[in-house]
Amino acid sequence: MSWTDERVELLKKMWTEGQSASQIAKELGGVTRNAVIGKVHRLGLSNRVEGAPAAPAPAAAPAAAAKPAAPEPVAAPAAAAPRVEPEPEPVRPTIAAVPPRPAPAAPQPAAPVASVPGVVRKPALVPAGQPLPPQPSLNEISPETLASVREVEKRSRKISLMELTERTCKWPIGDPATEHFYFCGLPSQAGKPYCEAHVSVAFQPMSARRDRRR
DNA sequence: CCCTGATTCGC
DNA sequence: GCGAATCAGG
Repeated sequence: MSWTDERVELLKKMWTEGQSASQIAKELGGVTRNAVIGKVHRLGLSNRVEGAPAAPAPAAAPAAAAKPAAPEPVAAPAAAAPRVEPEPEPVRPTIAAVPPRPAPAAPQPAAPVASVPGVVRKPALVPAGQPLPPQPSLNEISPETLASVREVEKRSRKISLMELTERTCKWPIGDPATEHFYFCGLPSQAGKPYCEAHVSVAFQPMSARRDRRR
């Protein structure tokens, strides 16, 4: 495969969108992420900062210092603006990044045994009152699967946001507003965002849900 | 171990 | 110009 205009254009587009090199390579096909990164650098667009008028210079500044022979031309560029991070994590177009607030089975350190484990709704005070409207309030999880989930969550890897990958369970555990928040992290089912146990509670046949008046 | 981008250097 | 190998890190 070669870098045709089309491919380069797609590369540029995806790169500026914040897609990772490996994702771009996957999309393009026939190239590795190394190839993508190499190309990105050759194109001189390693800088993903868009909104900022940082360094529009196409090819000049960055490739200047190659030989350490000469003393630094200028001590400091002086233009080193406070590195701004526009978007931490681009959301994958295909799958939902975050599950729709599943049953919070948060083992609060202060509350060893709540009446009913999974259904307990902790007062969770989130800073700004998030409306969280798209909430079909899923309860009525069979005691079996519920028990299974609790068991799994004891053995969860408790990974952080950054540790999430395509093959880790992305089920949130705990309250995001507290220190005791992490993701399940167990190996996810092929193609699914969650591990087996959490898949079972996340994807329910929308039948075993009785409409209770509000 | 999974992943990220950066750099080097033979081709 | 290209990209595998390697580096440095989360």
